[in-house]
Order: sequence, then structure tokens, then C-alpha cells
Amino acid sequence: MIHIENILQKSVSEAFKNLYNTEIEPKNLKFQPTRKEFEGSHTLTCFEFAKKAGKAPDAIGNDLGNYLLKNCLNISKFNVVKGFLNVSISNEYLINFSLFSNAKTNFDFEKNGEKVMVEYSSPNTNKPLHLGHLRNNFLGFAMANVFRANGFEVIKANLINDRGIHICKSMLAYLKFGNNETPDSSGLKGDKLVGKYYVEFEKQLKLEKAILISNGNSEEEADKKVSLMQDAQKMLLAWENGDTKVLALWNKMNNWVYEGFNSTYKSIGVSFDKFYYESNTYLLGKEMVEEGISNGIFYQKEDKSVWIDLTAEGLDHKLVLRSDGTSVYITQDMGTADLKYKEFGINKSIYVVGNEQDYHFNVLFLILKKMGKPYASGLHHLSYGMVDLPSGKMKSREGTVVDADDLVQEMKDEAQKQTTELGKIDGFSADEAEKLYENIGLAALKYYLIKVDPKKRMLFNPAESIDFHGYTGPFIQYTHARICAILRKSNELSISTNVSFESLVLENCERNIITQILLLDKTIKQAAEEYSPSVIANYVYEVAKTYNSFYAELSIFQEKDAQKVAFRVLLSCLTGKVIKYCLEIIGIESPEKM
RNA sequence: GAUUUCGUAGCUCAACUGGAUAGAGCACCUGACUACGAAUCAGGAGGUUAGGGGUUCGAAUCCCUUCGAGAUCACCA
Repeated sequence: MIHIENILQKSVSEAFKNLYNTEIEPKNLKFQPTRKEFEGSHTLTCFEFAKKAGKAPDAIGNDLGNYLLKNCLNISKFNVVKGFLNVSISNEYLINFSLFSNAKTNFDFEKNGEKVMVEYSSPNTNKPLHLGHLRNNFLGFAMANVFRANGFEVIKANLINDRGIHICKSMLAYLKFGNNETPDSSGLKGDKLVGKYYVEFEKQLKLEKAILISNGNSEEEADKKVSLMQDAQKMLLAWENGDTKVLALWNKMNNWVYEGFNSTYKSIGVSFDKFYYESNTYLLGKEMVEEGISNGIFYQKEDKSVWIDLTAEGLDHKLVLRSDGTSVYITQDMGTADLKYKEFGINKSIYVVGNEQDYHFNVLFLILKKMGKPYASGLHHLSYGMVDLPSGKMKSREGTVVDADDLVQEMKDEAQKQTTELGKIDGFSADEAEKLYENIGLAALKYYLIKVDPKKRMLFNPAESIDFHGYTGPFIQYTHARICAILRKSNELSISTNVSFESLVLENCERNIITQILLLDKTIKQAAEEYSPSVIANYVYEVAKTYNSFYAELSIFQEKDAQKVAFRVLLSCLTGKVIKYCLEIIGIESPEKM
């Protein structure tokens, strides 16, 4: 079945040719949804054609409308208001679309032959995951699904920052103050335990520095003299030199962290196909520096440090290799980008990383482009805004960080509380109920974080996030559960849907749902083009709302006309599939009862 | 200081990328369960899109400017 939008574009293009002898490519005819105060579902603005056609916008609208009415069977009505052409789709088309829809409602369809890697999460191993990571994880996971829905083969990657001064700090504090405690002995999750020693390090460091200052040292002198910091640096050196004791401790503590992370990943429902570890990648990229020097893209200073001049692009000179020959962050990222391409032959590579690193990625991508790397044009930084709290920024130093595990648990508890109050899940086993609370709590949390445009900074309001009414994940889940109840009842009543719909006339609220569902494909494409799962979150909310409106206005089983009953059951079924599919893309489950 | 992102109802967010009278949710007010699930629906109130100027048939969106907020600007990662 050809999509109505393509039909409209093609017909209008023909109209321009026949009426005004003007060539306009179908794809350049952009229809928009009609505002609900006007009749119709698809709108074309006619102002831009006034010059080409040599007529006033209103006249063009009328010409086009009449042409469509005559030549396009799928249009039943039109009206023109101040240069806007609003058209109504015929009953036949909408009914056929609903019955035989090729709207995609699962991931099982043709691949486009392209491969994309989505790197997300990418935590440091010195502290547990927090609210900011949750936005990252939900976005990354959803983005991967968006690409899948667009026919890409997707590799979800996690580049773990497992080495460096940060983990040495935790290790050192653990050695000094840890008394050999373990996750088992302390009853703490592994990542929490290691995080505890990172905090301890910072605390002791502050203490030592304060003493130094009170003994007459200046701030700067104190910074230099602090023994803890010096010890941490020594430890990093020992690590780099392969000191077995240090490596053993490093392995032990990092493994604790991974256990903790895995448990969190599992509970929030995200997963990865490939893990990279910086301890394996941090030396990469040096050959590329050589390559860059030899073909004149990089230059070397007298002190042997290597740089690239990006002033022509409005940026600065950027160091790519230190004077002592060691790598910096960007060297490693160059190497890793290369590695990813060589390992997977990816066409696109997405980095889900906060917008504080915008400059870094600008520089990175520019360097790779200047080096003429074949994958350079497929690189994209999915830059997302920070998550603020009502009290302001999250700051680990001030203890205002919202822990991911705690938050998930709170959402689950809240789901349990509200579900129990409503008393709608009689007959659920304890396990089923538990699963449901998780589903609903996570839905609320995920939806809350995903519905906002990723690029934008957002506010996390705890009170609002646990609201299950209105513009929320549970609202959409509820609509789905309602639909499931309808389908169950339809089965019980043995409603036959195998009837003829020839004389069926659709009600407005039915047309509204179908019109919404017509937008599914476009929405999924848009989400990929804009790197924004929020597009789907907003869309599926509209679908649910439109359905609820229909649900309240019309009865299904009280209806006397058998074809209406059958059609409404089928339409409910289709809507349910669309909702489930969209929620699945953004990582939210669709319970059948709640 | 330089670069950059942003500023929309009391609050949190939309606005199909330059289109119609700027829309939703929360909160507030009114109504609807002896209906197929009220985690719902219908309605009301709430706006000089931070301020000013410009571009044009038409601006929240593009340009200039003022004010305000964030981020980045290390031989850190």
C-alpha cells in the first residue's frame, strides 16, 4: 500500500505540471498535519508557489484542491484558508490502511545494509552510576533501537575508562584505610565500595592540604606537597610499568566495579554488544600521529611535542602528542575510532557523550577528516545536556548526586504503592506483581528522561518524575493495557472481524487515530535523522492521547452496527501494536494488565 | 576575556525546521464512573516566545544588539 503522503506529493506535483506547466519535485512538497481547529488531516502551504504559478496562494489552493478531488481517489474533501490547503483523506483509504496497514510495528523487516555503532554509557570505574549516566544510558539504548528500526545493523558499545589517576586514588585510599574489606564483607555493591574509597581519598587529601596550609604553606605550595597526591601519581606510574601488585589490586577492584555496573545495567534494561577498555586502547593512535606528521597534517615543535593547526577552521592549535612522546586523550580517541572501523567496518559511529565535550569532538572529527579517514563523515557526537536538580547542579563534592540504583528502587516502590492503591491487579502472582512494579517505575523514569530533546539541558524534578498521570510513561502503558482489555473482551465475546466494511463511515475520533498512525514511519525516520528518541516519545504520547479520546467518546461493545464494532476492535489492535512498538524502541515495556 | 549553547503559561516541556489564533502535562477551577479499565475523558483560566531593532507575504525559529544562565578554552580525562 502506497503511503498517503507519497500519493499526495505525486498528485500535487502532477497538478502543478498540468495546471501551471511548472515542475516541482514530489519530495519538495511538504505536507504538514492540519491544525485541529480546521477540517482535514494534511495541509500544504501555498505561499511559496505564488511566484512560480503566477497566482495568489488562495487561488493555487483552490486549483490544487479541485485537481486532487478530480484526479486523486484518496481525497474526499478540501478547504482553503488564507493560503493553506487542507485536504481530507477518503474513508476507503483510511479503512484499508487500518485493515491492511504496512505500518511497521516490529523490528523484523528489510535491512538497509548499513552498520552503525552506538557508543554510550562509558563510565569511569571510580564511582557508581548516577542520574546523569541514566540519561546517557537511556538515550544510547533508545538511539540504538531507533537505528535498528530504520534498518541499520547496530553495535552497542561501551568504552570503559578503567585506568588513570582516578582509579589509583580509589586504590590508594583502599590500601590505606580499607582493612581488606570486600563487597561481601561490607555488604556493599562493588561499585559503591570502590566509590566509597574515592570519596575517602578526596576527604583525606583535603585534610592533609588544610594541615599544610595551617602550617604556613600557600595554597599552591600545599598542592605540590600533598603526599597523597604524589603517592597516587607514583601508583599510576607503577601501573604503567606493569607492577604486579598494583595490577592485582587494580584487577580486583575493577572487577568489583564491573559486577556492580552489570547489576545496574540489568536493572535498567540496557545492554552492550562490545566492551572496550581504556587500559587496552590508551596507547592507540600513536601510529596515526606518525602518519599525520609524514603527510604534513601535524607538525612537531622543537621540544618534540606534536600539534595540529586548526585555526583555519576557527579552532585552535591542538596537541596530539606530548613532548615526552606520550599520548593525550585525543590521541587515544583517534586510535579507537580507527579500531572501531577496522573491527566492524561501520558506516556510522555515534558517540553518546555530554555536551561538555562538544569542543573535544569537534576537534576529533576535524582531525580525522583532515587525515582523510574514510569513516570521518560517518562520525557523530550525540551531545546531550546535563541533568539539573531543583537545587541546582549535581555536584559529587556537595553530595547532591542522585544515585542510579537508589532512584530505580524509589520509582519501583512508588509504582508498587500506586498500583496497590488502585487495586487492579488481583490475580497476579507475587513475581508478576514485582515485575509489573519494575516495569511501571522504569517506564516513568525512562520516559521522563527521554521525552526531552537530548540536546537540551533538563531539570529532574523528583516529585514530577514519580507522577504517573498525564504526559508520562505509565499513562502510555495504561492506554496499552486498556487496549489489551478490549482485545480480551472481544475474544470472550467472539466478535467476528471478518466482515465487509464497504458501507462504513468513520467517526472523527476514529479518523484522528488513523491519521496519527499514518505518521509512524515518518516519525521513526525523523528520530534517526535528528538523533532524537524524544521524537518517538512525543509521538507515542499523541497516539495514546488520541486513542483515549476515542475510547471515551465511542463505545465499542455497546455499538449496534456489527461492522463498526469489528472495525473498532481492529483499530484498537493496530493502535496497541503501534504503542508497544514505539515504547519498545525507547526501552519501555508494555504490560497487558496494570 | 575568547568560543559556544540556551532563554517559550506559575512549573516542566512541545511547536513537523520560516507558516494559520504559539500547543501539551503538572498545579488551579468546572463537569463525567450502576459504561469496554477514572493511572481516563470533556471544558475553563493562564503568553508582548527575556528586552529592543532588522530581513519578508509571514519570525519563537534567520541577522544585529542589550540583559541573563550554562558549557568549553591544560603537555587532565
